[in-house]
Amino acid sequence: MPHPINRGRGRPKQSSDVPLTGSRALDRNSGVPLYFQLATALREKLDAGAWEPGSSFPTEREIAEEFGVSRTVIRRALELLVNDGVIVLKKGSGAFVTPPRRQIEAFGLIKALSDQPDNLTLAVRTAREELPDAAVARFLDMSPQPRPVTHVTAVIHIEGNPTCLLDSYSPANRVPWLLPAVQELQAGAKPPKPSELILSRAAVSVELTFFGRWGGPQLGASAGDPALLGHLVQFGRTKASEQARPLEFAHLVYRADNTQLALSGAEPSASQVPGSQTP
Amino acid sequence: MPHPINRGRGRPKQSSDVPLTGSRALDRNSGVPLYFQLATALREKLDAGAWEPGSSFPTEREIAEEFGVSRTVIRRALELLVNDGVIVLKKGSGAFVTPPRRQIEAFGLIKALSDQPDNLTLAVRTAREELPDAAVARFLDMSPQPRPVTHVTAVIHIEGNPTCLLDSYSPANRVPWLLPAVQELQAGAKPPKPSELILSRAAVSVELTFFGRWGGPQLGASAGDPALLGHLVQFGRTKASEQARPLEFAHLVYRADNTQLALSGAEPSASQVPGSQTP
DNA sequence: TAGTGGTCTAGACCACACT
DNA sequence: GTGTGGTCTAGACCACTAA
Repeated sequence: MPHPINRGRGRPKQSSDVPLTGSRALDRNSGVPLYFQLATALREKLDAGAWEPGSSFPTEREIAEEFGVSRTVIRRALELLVNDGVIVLKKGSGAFVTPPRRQIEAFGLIKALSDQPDNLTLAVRTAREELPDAAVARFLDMSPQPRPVTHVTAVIHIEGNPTCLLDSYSPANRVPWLLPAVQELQAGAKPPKPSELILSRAAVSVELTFFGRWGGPQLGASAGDPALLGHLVQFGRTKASEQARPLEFAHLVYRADNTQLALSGAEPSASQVPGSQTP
Repeated sequence: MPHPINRGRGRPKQSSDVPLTGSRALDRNSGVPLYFQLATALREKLDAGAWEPGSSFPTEREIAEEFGVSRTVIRRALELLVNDGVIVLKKGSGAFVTPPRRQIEAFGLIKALSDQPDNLTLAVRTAREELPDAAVARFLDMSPQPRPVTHVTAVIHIEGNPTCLLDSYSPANRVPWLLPAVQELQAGAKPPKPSELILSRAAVSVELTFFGRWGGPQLGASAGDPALLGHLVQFGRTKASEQARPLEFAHLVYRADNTQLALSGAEPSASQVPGSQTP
């Protein structure tokens, strides 16, 4: 099989489960850090189905006893498993095996308002017109002289779960319907879908960050937790102008532990990309 | 002023200090973890230009002295800065301020061979035909009866830097030129660009993982370091067949600390997005 | 109230990079 | 050598959860 990275998940590995205390001993002289050996060992048992999804995982103190290592080592190992999206830690209760990551498509405010899928809710936090800073203006390909942009911050909920922090900038003259539509949303109404709008490609980039003190709690994470940070430029045109131009620049922040970010304009391909099932 | 933590032991609080750079003191009663306060404080000084790029950053022991915290706290703070891509740690030497993340476009093997940009090198590790497993076959939209795929693993170098681990699967009958071309590469020759090939969109997804013991060193990272894991399906057609079909399914692994992954067909972007820290 | 994960301390030893 | 980051230990107190 391909990379020794990220073995497939949920592989019903064959027999001989060595249930509780029979774990492979860690090798203190191998040069491989104990936390990494431990993460590997736990991952193997987990993939072998040693613990039921949604149910409990061994306690840190239990692992300490079983493997004979300090909690520092254990916490680093668990951190790897958390970042890999296979367990979650709940303060005060314990660790739990997680369902696979949800696959979320990256999109901006305009796309959301244009499609208005049923499972999506926008919790608008701020909406106003302002003058863009240099970077935003450059992304939006705006003329040198300052012209206002519609700046919206919101939390995108999918299936009711807060999923993405959105920070969106759009040239006010190109999408004049945007601010009123968002204000309707804020007021609890459902805005009409914009007519005369043809969206073309969106350019996206992704990188790793960590949540700050504000962002984390918004998505049910903590400050310092890993996050996927996306930048998106949505191109499109109205009937009036024939040229496709940038209509929106958006900042998108997702939890890195439980979301897999999809990035193409189309292509559902009929099947989910299975979480970490890396062929 | 007794601290809530560690009341029993006398911590040598150096009131005469607040050394050198007058850093904001950490607040042990704020409820915000010290490592997070420390990361924020260091990030602020860094953004303010307190340390030159490429040059040295304070030593862990120096930070310990200045802020009066243990190395555990410091290492967690530094880890946040590393994952945010603003510093690198070099074993035995110290910490260094990094240049901005490189923006790398996500692409697969076929695209690489089709474009053959000057700054790109492919170090092929394995190349062979084999039968796909179920997941790969599904992504490639292959017929139920088993037909061979060309399976290539390689390291993509950009500007000479090992940048991406590639694991690529293509239906052999749709891209028959692929295996010979890759074998030419392996032999040190430069294969011709494929003719009769029209690439259309690629579907990509991204998630967070960590490097294994094999993958990390390939890209100059260590086992356990954070990685961006991409799945890509490249669509396209040859002149012969009019329908655009999946030509390749690829696994892409990048270092999460120094790369920003671009995912659309366009958008050079010319500039870094400011303030990668989440609100 | 007992147990959990979250944070923190004050040590220690190592491999590695410098000089 | 000396100093660095990388790892690990054996404690501790906290806030939280659940019985």
